[in-house]
Amino acid sequence: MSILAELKSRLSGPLGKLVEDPAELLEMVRPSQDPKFGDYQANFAMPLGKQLGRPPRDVAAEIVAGLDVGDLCEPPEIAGPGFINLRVKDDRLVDRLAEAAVDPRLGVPEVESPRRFVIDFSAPNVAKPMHVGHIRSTVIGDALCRLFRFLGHEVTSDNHIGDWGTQFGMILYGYRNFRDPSAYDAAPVAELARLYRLVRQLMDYHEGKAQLPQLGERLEQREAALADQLAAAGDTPDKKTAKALRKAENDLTESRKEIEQLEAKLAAVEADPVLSKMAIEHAGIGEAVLAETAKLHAGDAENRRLWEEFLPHCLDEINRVYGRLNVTFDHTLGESFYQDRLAATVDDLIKRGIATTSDGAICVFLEGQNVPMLIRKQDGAFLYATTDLATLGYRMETFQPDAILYVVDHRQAMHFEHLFATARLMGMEGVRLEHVSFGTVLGGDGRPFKTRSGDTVGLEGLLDEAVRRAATIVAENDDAKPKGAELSAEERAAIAERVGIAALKYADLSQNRTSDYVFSYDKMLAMNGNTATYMQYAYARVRSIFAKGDVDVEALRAAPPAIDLSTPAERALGLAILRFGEALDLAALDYRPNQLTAYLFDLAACYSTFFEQCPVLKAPTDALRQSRLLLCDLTARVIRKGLELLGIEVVERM
RNA sequence: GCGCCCGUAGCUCAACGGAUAGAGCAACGGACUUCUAAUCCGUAGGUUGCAGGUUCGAGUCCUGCCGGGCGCGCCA
Repeated sequence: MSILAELKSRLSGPLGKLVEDPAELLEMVRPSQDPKFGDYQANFAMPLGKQLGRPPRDVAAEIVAGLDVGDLCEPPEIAGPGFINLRVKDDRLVDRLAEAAVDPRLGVPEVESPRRFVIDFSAPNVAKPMHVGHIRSTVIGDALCRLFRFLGHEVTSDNHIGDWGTQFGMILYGYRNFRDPSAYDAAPVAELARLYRLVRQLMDYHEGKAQLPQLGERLEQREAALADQLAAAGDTPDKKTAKALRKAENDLTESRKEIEQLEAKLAAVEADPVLSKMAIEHAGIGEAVLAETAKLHAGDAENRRLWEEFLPHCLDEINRVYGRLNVTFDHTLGESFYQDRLAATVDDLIKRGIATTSDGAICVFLEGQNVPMLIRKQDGAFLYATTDLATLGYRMETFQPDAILYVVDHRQAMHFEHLFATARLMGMEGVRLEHVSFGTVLGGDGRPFKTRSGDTVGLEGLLDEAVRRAATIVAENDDAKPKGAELSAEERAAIAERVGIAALKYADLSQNRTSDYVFSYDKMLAMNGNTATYMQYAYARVRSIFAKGDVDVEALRAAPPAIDLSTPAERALGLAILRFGEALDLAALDYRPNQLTAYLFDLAACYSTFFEQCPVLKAPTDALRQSRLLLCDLTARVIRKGLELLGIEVVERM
């Protein structure tokens, strides 16, 4: 039991004499914001006083009088309007640290009633390279899997990949028309990626060409609209008019930018003799790609064979990236897996009167929703809502989960509202369905992050850049060591890979997941402040102490020495170590890894202060040296475990 | 037009209805013959978009307004 849980349990006695159900009030026991208010504070006397019609301080006094915490805390203090401030006795901190030292779980208990989770995350389209938009789902989803598993829950992770869509029509078309056989034999993944990009480029060219007149027209309309509005507004427009004017101006700028980018793209193709020849020869590429896709879906033997040939290569490609990110899945059941369940899913919904026909499409109309959820198009094709429903059904049958978490972009919020509402209509009551949404990665202009030419940013390039920057810093730091450089070129490279990828992941995880964030290399790859590097550095410094002092860590852990918390830095560090479990609970509560990063940053900061103020190897007495060594080791273990739960690795030296 | 999300220090962001709203970066001033200075200690920086309301207590909940983002039937 954590200290917090124990305090709640002790407080529930006296609280139970005043109210029937103290559970809600006990939620108001929490860590103090300021050390001068003790380690923990109980805030329930104020609402309780109101409820009982008594002065809150009297209520607090009555609770404190009936409270048996003499063995655990210093005498509780009542402050302000009725806060009860609790300071844990150093003796008890010492006991608990000794317990944590011999516990592989570092004193964090497993949950009493484990739940079964399915976590759906990452879900790239596998026929094309992963891009910046996949980072958040992948990194947050993986962290949640690790966190819930560690807490004792049963977790099934499932990567719902896009392996059945138009992208495969594109590769099929590319393979048929542009394949370089020797390149394909030598490196199929790279060749397929090239084919995808080529077909994409040609399709974009023709689509753009067709779109240009419309865009031009819209630009003219917008110019005219703005001119009209300006004329009508006069010299002193009211607020509403001014707002409309701003919007018109923005629309116009957007139109201009759009056309400019498109023209540049078209010009790039036309300037390239090979590409422009291809573009002319494959004028009908858009329809042809759709036809290839349709043939695949209709069961065409040759397209099916090629799809089966391509898919493993596509999986190799994404798995290579997952390998670098240190992310794994229990299942990778993509769209294709559910194809033969779609028709039955729709039929079932019709039969049960949940879905109806409207304008030739099959729809589920939902209470309080302006638009229905479409599950079959007029032309008979299924939609992603259909696949998601079929997937949900399969997961319920196969995994019987208590909860399914969808770690998906917030822009799909309405889709999930529809999906979950339909699931309830279908009678799926026992499962908790959660859209764990996250904000968009934006560029410096506040728009979704794109390269200067308007393309999405590749994920691998991002990883490479992170590692490149880390390598520079690793080298600089090693060169600057007091006794000269210590690391070989190979060690430096391995450290840079871990440090760089850690920085990238941590930048994402430390952000409140619900807000958009502005991407910047400098920020994402920063190596100081609240970053993975700071934690990795703290860890490496601990390890360095053990190496320098030639300390037998196993022996230290097996027979933990008495810990001395007499200086503020030592006490603060000890308390921080014991709060690991609280941080994990808080992170799990709202699926927010940033609660864990915030904790780890606080822990590492406590350690850095301790490191400055408390000599370990040269401690004044051997007893103190042993005590401090154990604090160091516990810190390192919590940092390593905490980072591990975020999917981030430590390094022994850096 | 309708719906959802957001607005906190110069910048990027934290803050599970609780006390004097916290960090990092940037700025300024200190600390390396001493276990890794990727560090530490300190200074400065705020009408939490605005106006009401609920509450013993509001950045947090409610209403309105201002500003921004996203979404809105046959893409995923």
